[in-house]
Amino acid sequence: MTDFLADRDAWLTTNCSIARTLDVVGNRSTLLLLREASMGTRRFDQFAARVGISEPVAAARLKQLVADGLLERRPYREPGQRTRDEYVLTDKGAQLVPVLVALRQWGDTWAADAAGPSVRVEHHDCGAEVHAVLRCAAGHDVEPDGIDVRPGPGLLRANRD
Amino acid sequence: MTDFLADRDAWLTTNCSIARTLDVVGNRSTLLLLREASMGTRRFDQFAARVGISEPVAAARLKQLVADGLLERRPYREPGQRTRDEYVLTDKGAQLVPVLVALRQWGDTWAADAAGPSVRVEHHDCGAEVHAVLRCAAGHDVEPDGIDVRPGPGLLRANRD
DNA sequence: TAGCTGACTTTGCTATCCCTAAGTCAGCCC
DNA sequence: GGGCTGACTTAGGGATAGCAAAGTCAGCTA
Repeated sequence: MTDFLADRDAWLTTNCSIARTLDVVGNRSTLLLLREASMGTRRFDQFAARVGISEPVAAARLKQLVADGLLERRPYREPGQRTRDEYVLTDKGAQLVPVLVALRQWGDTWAADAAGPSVRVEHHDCGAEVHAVLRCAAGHDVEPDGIDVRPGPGLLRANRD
Repeated sequence: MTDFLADRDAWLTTNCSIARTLDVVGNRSTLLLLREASMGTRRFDQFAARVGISEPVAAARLKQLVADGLLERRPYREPGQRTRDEYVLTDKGAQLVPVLVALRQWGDTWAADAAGPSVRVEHHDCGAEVHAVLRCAAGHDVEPDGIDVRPGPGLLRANRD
């Protein structure tokens, strides 16, 4: 099993965590809605306007995000307005923030305007810029090419005759 | 400008780094192809088989990934075979690895089989498990709810009359 | 030089995503 | 209790992403 990468064809793709995550957030509008939610957007029309999608799409995606447990509907009341629901990130949804930060970081480096990126992400406590980095459980910083992929407990193998 | 999040509607979405990254890798098959590339897959038919996509789709996406500079075609020759091209991650492509790790991590937590995730990502140097974490330039660990979003140098504002 | 093989391309179809435009509906204000 | 407003839904249609099946093509091997 040492050189198990060569054996890669024997794996089944049915238990790939990346693919399963993409089943939930694998389209553009869903990730952009989560971007908005992580930046404090809460109301339906603001989601649609800020993401730049139509209302039918916003309604469908928000409904799915609530069904998947990434957003939560919570009643609220503005003064002089009637009761409404707002959409707030759950803990499950907030755990996707590293994905958003990593995506933003790549775009800042490779796709920003000459003037630079449009937003800057800061640490709330100290104001320093925030990055997504790879780190191992022993505390070392890890470079993108410094990772090895090994079989995990849920690895399924195809039957080979 | 202190409470600029309330002013969010004045932003234009045209210079959002997340959206621009999604313009490049915003569909399922592209990210799964990058997953494969980061795990060492190099040949056309292996990409198609391991990602579970048809050959026409694999051809189109790989071509686009090369055009976008995330993959590079490199001639190689196996003994007794003719010369072919293989697809290898460029530095630009490798910088998306944190995105893949963050996606995998979320799937491991929220969408894995009861038996656990199918693969484990280890630090090449020490074997400890690798995670995507948020860290600020001052060296602090940052929680998903510990970030503030501020205007950056490339922020475009809509004209307001 | 004939055949094999890996790497695609072509064709034709389906499904999903997203759009605009026009409804619907609930409940606070007056 | 009639109107307004925010939050959707419905209807109809275009673009993109995906599939399977079959065809092309280059260049080693024999």
